[in-house]
Amino acid sequence: MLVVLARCRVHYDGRAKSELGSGDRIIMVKPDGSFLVHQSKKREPVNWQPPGSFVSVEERNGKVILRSVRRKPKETLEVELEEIYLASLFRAEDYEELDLTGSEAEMAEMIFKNPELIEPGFRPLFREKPVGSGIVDILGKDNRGNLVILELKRRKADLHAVSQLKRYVEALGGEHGNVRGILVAPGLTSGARRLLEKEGLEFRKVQPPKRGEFKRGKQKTLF
Amino acid sequence: MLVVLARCRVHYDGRAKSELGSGDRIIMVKPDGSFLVHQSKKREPVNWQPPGSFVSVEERNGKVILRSVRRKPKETLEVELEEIYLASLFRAEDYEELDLTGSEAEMAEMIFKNPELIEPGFRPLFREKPVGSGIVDILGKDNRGNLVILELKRRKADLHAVSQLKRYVEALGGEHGNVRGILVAPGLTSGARRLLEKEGLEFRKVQPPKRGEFKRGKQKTLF
DNA sequence: TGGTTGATATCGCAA
DNA sequence: TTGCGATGTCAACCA
Repeated sequence: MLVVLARCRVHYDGRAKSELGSGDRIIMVKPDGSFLVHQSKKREPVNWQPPGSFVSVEERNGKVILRSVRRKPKETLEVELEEIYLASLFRAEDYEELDLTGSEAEMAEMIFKNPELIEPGFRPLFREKPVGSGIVDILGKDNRGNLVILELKRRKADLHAVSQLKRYVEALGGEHGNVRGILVAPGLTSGARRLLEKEGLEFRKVQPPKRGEFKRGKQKTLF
Repeated sequence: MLVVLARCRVHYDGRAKSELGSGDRIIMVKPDGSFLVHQSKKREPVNWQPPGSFVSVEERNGKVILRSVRRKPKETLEVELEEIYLASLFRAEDYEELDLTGSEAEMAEMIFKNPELIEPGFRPLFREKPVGSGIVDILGKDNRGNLVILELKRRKADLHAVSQLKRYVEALGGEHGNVRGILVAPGLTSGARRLLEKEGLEFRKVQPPKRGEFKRGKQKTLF
């Protein structure tokens, strides 16, 4: 990994196009081709290149230029180094991967193990089930035999989430009889609630579970 | 800005929760509170804290710990430094902002200046117009007086984009007469095309314009 | 490779 | 602060 602290200018052209005038930034080049230029604010790099890009060093008019090119889509990033304060090559040894909990995938596992979190008699049948237009999170049946579509969100659900659920319900509703759609999330935005009710869809309040923690309140521990 | 190259462990708890075992990483702490931990792969940090977080340094069991706390949502990130290879404090002077072109906003400007890019007689009336559920990109009328909703995408439009457009059309369709929905984008995914046709919505192929470049083909320069 | 969707998404804007 | 939508979103997963 290469880390450079420098005053520089940055030029990008590809899916979009950008220019960044002279200033002090941190430049990071990773062995997988990832290329990051960070200003002193925000979590996001001001310019970047994703993994798989190819980096090279040139000299133009006495200035060192870091150039990164990506094929498909064709994108070019050029960093014109004006003054280098520090450059460090770092042979990073790292065999560990992030272990994360509290994802939507874990919400789905929890519901398959405890279907009564949705309602008594709910039976989950499919996970990530492709339907006419899109992929349903969980497809199951209720105790009356109606098809039930669950759309899970690990955080407060918004209008997009309701549209998504509605799209799945309409994709299945044409072929089958009555199809229920249930949005499963820790909460709803005001607009999502309005649209959900207008469309005759339902909501179940469920928090994404975190491994190694106890749950409180209505949502009991799994087992 | 602080840059540290170190072998470390990382612990995060907040909206989700994660653990990362010992390995070499690059740690970056920005003056606005942004906190990044990068492994040697991918564009994304493996762990992070967004701007507005508060960083502190502690010592625990003879180990230095970088700790960043965020209020609302309550989130904590701890980096346990096991071996520090390099630590650098960088007083970055930077008064420049990114100048980017080729955005959806510029697509909208282009359409307001050249409405015939959509069709002869199209008249754009509102930009970012709130409707019952959501905000329409461009609301206008065609030469027969029908309401027309444009949903713009700077890249290939997907199912999500069609759902969004459909949501707006249905929000206005209830109150007004015939309402047309047009997806304006450089392309469509296969599924998006299927759904668009099924729903009786329309498509216009338009590329987002880049300032300082000439256009080719059907889409003429604006000048 | 294209399609689809999740994400500790982040970020900007408006009410 | 909440809601809403764009992003050069990125990244994972599947057909």
